Amino acid sequence: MHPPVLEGNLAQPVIRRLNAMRQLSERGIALLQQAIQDGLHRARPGEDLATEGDPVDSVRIILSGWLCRYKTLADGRRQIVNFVLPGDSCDACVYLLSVMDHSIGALTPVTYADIKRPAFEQLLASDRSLEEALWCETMVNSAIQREWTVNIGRRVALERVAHLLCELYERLLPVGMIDGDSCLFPIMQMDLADATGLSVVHVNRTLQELRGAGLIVLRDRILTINDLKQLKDTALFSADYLHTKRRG
Amino acid sequence: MHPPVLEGNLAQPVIRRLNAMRQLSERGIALLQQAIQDGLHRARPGEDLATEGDPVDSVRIILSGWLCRYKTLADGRRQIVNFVLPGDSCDACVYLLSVMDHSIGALTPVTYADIKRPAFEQLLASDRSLEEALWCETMVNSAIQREWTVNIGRRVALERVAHLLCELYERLLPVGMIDGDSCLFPIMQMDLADATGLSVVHVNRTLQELRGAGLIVLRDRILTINDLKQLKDTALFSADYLHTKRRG
DNA sequence: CGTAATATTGATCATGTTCAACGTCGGTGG
DNA sequence: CCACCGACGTTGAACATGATCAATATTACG
Repeated sequence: MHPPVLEGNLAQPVIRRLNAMRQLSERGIALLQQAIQDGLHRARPGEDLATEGDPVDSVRIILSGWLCRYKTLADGRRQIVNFVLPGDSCDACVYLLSVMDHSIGALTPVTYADIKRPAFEQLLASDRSLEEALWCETMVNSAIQREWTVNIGRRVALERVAHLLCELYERLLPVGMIDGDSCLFPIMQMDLADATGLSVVHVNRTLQELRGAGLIVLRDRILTINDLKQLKDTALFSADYLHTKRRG
Repeated sequence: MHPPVLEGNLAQPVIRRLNAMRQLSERGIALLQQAIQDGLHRARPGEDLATEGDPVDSVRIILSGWLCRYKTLADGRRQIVNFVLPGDSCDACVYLLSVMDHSIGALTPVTYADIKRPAFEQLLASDRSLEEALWCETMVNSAIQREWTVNIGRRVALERVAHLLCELYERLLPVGMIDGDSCLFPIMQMDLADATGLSVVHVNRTLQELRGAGLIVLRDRILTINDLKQLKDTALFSADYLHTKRRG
């Protein structure tokens, strides 16, 4: 009886995340858990799960750890275009675009399920709620991507970093990774820089400004948000784009 | 016999665009043309087809004209997150996210087909090639959105503007809107500014730099690209993210 | 022709970059 | 145990890209 229970726990973030999109059927949950159990993998920090140019032949669902989607320019400049958190999936576009247009790198140790294309298609075909939830997640990712464009294009550094922290907080909340007003925050200032389009030095100074204003504490890989409301105000943050509310 | 012929012409960009994703069946094309004919609308420059916060209950397919997706911050700062060109569709996510997280505004006079949700679902259900092509288009939009994040986050002004011009050129090409090395370019410097995260003044100077280098001519709403290769080099542009090649 | 919108120019300013050094922490091997 | 090493974080100073402000063309259009 132990493997099912263990894997059930592992799949928790995924189920919580998808359930926030669409009420999953019992059957859908069972199928999903089975698929996850059949495809368990691990990755180490710095390892790429996929690289720009790779053919796409499987879907990954993240069970634990943080990753990022990123692109690199010819001269080495890197831009992180999104973070991938537990419960998120990658490459749901598996049977639509045949080649990766970006890379996916692990920022921490990662546990994920790798579901090959045929198994994934079968999964989608066998439960409507699952199919809708997964598509829905893909659409929310697009919405996040749009907001990142706004964030980098029109917010100044302080707003920009604050906004990213707000987003991560709101995304970690529904998958049960926020403890009170704190969460593990396992990424480096370099990653924040590449995610916000700033330099590391300036991210460092911006974080100090947020600390100085009493909005956050960030130490030893733990982020504490002291004043969420004021942080959101600083960031001009509205959570609407995360589409967390289930459709009417 | 005239309406079918007329509408057939109108639907050309859409068919060409979708055909570039998936080979459409005769039946799919016929159904699509019918749906377009049943939902013809027009919009004037400056008019919003949809506004952030609106409920989503129909899909729009653009037949002619340029639009943009944009978001506005509380204090009025605007960021264009994507351009919508003839053949593109909007809100394919219609039955997934219930509320618009961004606005869609017409930059020029626009002709579009408005397909209500039930008709759209029926359309998708009745032809597999059409369904795949439309989803595929949605995924390409996500890829474009990622590239925009990179563009604004990591390219300097000259590269950034050049990149946008390259993208628009490559996107207009398959829908037959490029004539030699020229195309209609009906948008204002203000729009370029809001799309690149720059100020209007700086966009103006950047365009002059591109003109001075002999890369482009932009006058009277007509863009001519004199040296596409060099423009792409300047922009660090690679068309891979547009996924123009059909899957293997 | 007159008016509003758009484009262009110059000058000043500011946000954020770059460079270079130093500090801190955790691990590792002598 | 401690010295060393590498990764990450922090600091200061000089610099640069691009923003802002304000004025002046130019164009579109009624």
